[in-house]
Amino acid sequence: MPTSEISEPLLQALHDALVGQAREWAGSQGLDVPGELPLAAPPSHVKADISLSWALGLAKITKGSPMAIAAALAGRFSRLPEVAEASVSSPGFVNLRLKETALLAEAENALFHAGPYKPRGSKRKILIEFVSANPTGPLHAASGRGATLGDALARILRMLGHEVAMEYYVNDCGRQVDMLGRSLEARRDGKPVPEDGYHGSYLEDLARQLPAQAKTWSATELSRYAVDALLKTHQEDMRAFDVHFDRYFRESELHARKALEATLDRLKSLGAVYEKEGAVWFKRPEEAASAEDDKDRVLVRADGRPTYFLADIAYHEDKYSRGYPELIDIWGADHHGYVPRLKGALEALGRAPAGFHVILHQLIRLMRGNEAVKMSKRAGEFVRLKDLVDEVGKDACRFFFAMRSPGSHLVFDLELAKKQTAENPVYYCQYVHARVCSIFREAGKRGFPASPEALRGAVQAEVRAPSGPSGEALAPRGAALPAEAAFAKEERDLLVKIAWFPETLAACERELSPHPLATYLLELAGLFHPFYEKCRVLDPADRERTAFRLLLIAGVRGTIARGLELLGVSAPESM
RNA sequence: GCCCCCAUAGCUCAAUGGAGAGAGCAACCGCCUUCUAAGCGGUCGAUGGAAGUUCGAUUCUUCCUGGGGGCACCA
Repeated sequence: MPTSEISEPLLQALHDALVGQAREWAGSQGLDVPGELPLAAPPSHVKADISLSWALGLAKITKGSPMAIAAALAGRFSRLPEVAEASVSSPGFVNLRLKETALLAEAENALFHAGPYKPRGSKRKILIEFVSANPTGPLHAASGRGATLGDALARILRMLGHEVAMEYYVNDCGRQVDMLGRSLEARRDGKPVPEDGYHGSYLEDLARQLPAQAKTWSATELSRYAVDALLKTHQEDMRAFDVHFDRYFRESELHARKALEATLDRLKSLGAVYEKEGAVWFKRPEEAASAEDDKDRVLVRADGRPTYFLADIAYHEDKYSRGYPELIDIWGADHHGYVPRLKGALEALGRAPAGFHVILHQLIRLMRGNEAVKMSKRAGEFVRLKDLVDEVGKDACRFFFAMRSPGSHLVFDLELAKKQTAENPVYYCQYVHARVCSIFREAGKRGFPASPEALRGAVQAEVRAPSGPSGEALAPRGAALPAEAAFAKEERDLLVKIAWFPETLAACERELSPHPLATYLLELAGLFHPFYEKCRVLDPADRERTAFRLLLIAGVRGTIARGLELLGVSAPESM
C-alpha cells in the first residue's frame, strides 16, 4: 500500500544520466559504447560512492588512453546535479562522490517507500516453481534451501515490479506413489515392507492413524490417502517456513485433462519422437546430441505408461499456456542432468530458451558436530524441515540459506546452529532494527517523533508547507541539514549504503538469487552499529542534528526491515 | 569411463574481468553511571597446484589434485 508517490531510486536515475552522458561523449568521438556500463561500489580504500571502469572498456575499443577518456567522462559527469565530484584514478577509473542533499533525499525515499518499484525495462511475468518434493515422505530439511531461494527471489522480483507466481508441483502419480501405497499396505497388515519400498517410521505412524474403513482399502486407495496426508504436512511445513505458494499443482490434474497425450501428439507432429523396442523416445535436437545429454530419452514405456519426463514436459507446457512467458525452476544439483533434456523438449515445442531458467542449487550437507547426517528418504533416517525450524528458528534458518550463493555446497551443522543461535549473523541484522526502534521509543519520551511513522508525518507536513511553522526542527530540509563538511563519516557511509539498496535488488534479479541482499544487509548492519556507538542520536541541545539523525536511522530501519522482509526474516522491535 | 558443480583466513561464506580480496564465527587485547554489550575498537590470518588469454584473473581457457553430484523403459 504505497503511502506516497515514490520517486525513482537515486542510483537508477543517476545511472541513466551517466550512461546518457557516456553515449553522448562516445557519439561525439564517433564510437559505439560497449553493451554494459555497470555501476560498481568502489573498493574499501577508495574514498568515493560510485566507481566506474567505463573508460577502461572504451580504451580497449579506441586503443586510446584510458586516463584521457576517463578525464573526458569525468568532466561531463561532474556537471550532473547529483554529483559533487568526479575524479579520475589510475589506470582509468572514474570515481564519483554524490551530493549529500541527494543522499538525504534518498534516505527520505527509503522512509516513504512502501510498495514495489516501477520495473526497470519491461515488466516481466514469471512463474517460479520450487521445492516440488515428492509426497512420499515428510519434507526434508534440505528442502529449506530451495524454499528460501525460491520464496526470497519471488519476493524480490515482485518488489522490482514484476508479476510473479509461485508454484509447487506434486508428483502424485507413478511408480513411486504406487510403492508408497504398497508400503503403507504392508505396515497396515503388519507385513514386511517391500525391499524397494519406503521404510521410514512416518508410515508406521500413518498406518496407526488410518481410519477404521481403511482396513479394506486397496494399495491404490492407500496410496491416495498417504499422498494427501503427506502433502498436507508439506503444506504445513511450508507455512511454518513462511512460504505461501499460489498453487500446489498436482500431476494428476494433467492426466485428468489428457495433457500428456496432447503434448505427445504435438511432439509427434513436430517429428521429435520415434519408436524403438516398443517404447516412444524423444529425439534430441542436433545441438544437444553431442553436448551434455548423451542419449535420447523415453517418453512412453513399452508397457504404455508415460515417464515423468513426458509429464514434466506437459507440465511446463501448461505453465506457458497459462500466460507465463518466463519460467524459473529451482532444482537440487542432483537433477542437473535433467536440464538439457527438458530444455531440448521445450525448444522442440517452440518455446524460447531465454524464457526458461533453471537455478541449480548444490546439495546441503547436514552435520551433527563431526558426523554427517544420512538423508535417504527410503532409509527413513532424515531430518524434517519442521524439526530444523523448531530447533533453529525460521529466521536463522532462512537467513542461513539465503546467505549462500546457490552454487555453493553448503554445510549445515545442526549442533552449531543450535548452540550458536546467539551468534548467528541474522541477529546482527535484526539488532539494527531493534536498536532503531528503541531510539524512537526513547525519542517519544523526550518530545521528538516517537516512530518513523510520526517522523514521516512531520516530514510530509514540512513538504506540504515548506515555509510553515516549525517550532520543532523535525524535517531535515534546509536549515536542519548539516553543512557538508559537518557530516560524520559514519553518517555519510550509512546514507550511501541506503542509496545502494535498489541496486542490490537489481543484482539479485541479475543473479537470480537472494544472496547479494543478505550480504548487503550484513554490510548495512556493519555500518549502523559503529554509527550507533559514535553518534548519539537524541541530543536535546541540538534539535536540528537530532532531527537529521532521526531521519537517517528511520531510513536505515526502513531499508533493513524491507530487506529482511524480502528474505522472509522478521524484524523485531526489541530483542 | 563420460558429464556437471565446487575449492578463498583455523571454521562458515562474500567479491557483474578492475584498484590494496571483504564479512561473521573462533583466538588474543581493550570498552557498559549516557538512545539495548545479540554491540564497538584493536591484533592475528586466505585465492588448492601449473601453464595460458588480458593493460589487468578469485573470476575466462587448458591440464593436474582433492571433494560433491549425475550418467534407468526410477524420480
